[in-house]
Amino acid sequence: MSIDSRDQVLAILGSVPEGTVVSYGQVAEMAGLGRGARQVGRILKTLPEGTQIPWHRVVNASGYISVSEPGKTRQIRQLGQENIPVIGGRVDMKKYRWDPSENS
DNA sequence: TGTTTGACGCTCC
DNA sequence: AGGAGCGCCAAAC
Repeated sequence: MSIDSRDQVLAILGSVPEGTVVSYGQVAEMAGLGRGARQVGRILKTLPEGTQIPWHRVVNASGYISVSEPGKTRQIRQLGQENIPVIGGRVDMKKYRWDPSENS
């Protein structure tokens, strides 16, 4: 990963509205990483624990939480704080997926 | 340098 | 609707 794409990803995460989620592939696409969805996950994995960055708004394309424990529990809790229900370990993408084309 | 390993995604069935 | 199979991309061995 280049430092540039890493910053790109982090910038994008910062622009994701509260109460919405995005998929790894979506972020990769927006960051100019093409099909580098896995790379996005790798970048997030290297983030420090108490980071300010809203990494919890990122789930896989199916809406499932891709993080393994114990991070998974934290992510679900934080999503809950934003009124995003996580049922059966997954988020309803139909309702909560962020669409950049719809301005708030 | 070749193989394994994922915080992934799409297509088939 | 949900799982299996396969493609992808870097990093870690």
